[in-house]
Amino acid sequence: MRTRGEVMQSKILAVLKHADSALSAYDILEALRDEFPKIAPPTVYRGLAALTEKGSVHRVESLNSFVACTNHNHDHASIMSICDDCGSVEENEAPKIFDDLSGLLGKTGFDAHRHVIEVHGVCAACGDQDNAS
Amino acid sequence: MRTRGEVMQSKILAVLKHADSALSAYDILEALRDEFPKIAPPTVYRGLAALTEKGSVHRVESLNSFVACTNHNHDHASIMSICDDCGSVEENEAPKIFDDLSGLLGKTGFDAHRHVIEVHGVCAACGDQDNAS
DNA sequence: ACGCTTGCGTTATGTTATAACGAAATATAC
DNA sequence: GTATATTTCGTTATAACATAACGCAAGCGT
Repeated sequence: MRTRGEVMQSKILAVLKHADSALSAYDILEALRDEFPKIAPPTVYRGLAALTEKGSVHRVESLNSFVACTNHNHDHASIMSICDDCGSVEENEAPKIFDDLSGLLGKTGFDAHRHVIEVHGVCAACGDQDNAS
Repeated sequence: MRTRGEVMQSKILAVLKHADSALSAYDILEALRDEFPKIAPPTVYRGLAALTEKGSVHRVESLNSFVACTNHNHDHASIMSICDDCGSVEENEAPKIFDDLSGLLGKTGFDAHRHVIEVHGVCAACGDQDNAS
């Protein structure tokens, strides 16, 4: 039982890859409605869960939405920088910060499993635009 | 018009302070239902918005819920360590990590406004318990 | 006192997410 | 190769989280 859900997963991933911002599960649902008129939320959420597990999609917790992973190495945690102006989400790597964090919390006896680092602000493009005006 | 909403805000804050984990807005709603039988979601959300603005409450993005600030200085961003076992949420300060983050993103032209750092894992108490068993 | 401004409570609804179940597809036993 | 077990999927329904909009009431200025 290998390939049944994978069709839907690749469709979902394709939708996310073509988007230029994070999409909610219901945005994805809408996007797939043309091709799958009877698609329902659990189908999308199941696909997203599988993709997230693999690391090819990340959930953006502070937006309740999802982005395609833009790294070649999917086996990593990321820092998400989220432009509150244009909605773009960039993925940044910074292993050192994750290590610092785990170390810091380790001192208090906390065993870190999953890091959520999301930074809201204004991206370079939007910042330039503001300066120009 | 000074004191009308503040009563509700202090009630909400009291509920959060007595909780030993993060509460959703609807948990708070339930807790206040005894005293205010007709209370509705917007009342709670408005109170939470005001308290969050002041810094006396923090939203935990990855849990869609809220905790009372445990720091004396409310004017700061925090690192939340969230125990997936018992649900406890600890607030940790680490200005250096925020600086590192802002610096790192600044290099890409990103202007950081708000940091969300939430670490899921297992707290000291729950870790000890697991070892003991 | 009268009207102006502000923000609150309420109703209604929008958005995000999942439980539960039956049907279909694949695998396993014999 | 058929019967049975197992997994996964679509579907229905509903739960959980959040806010728009409006009217009323409280405080304020005159």
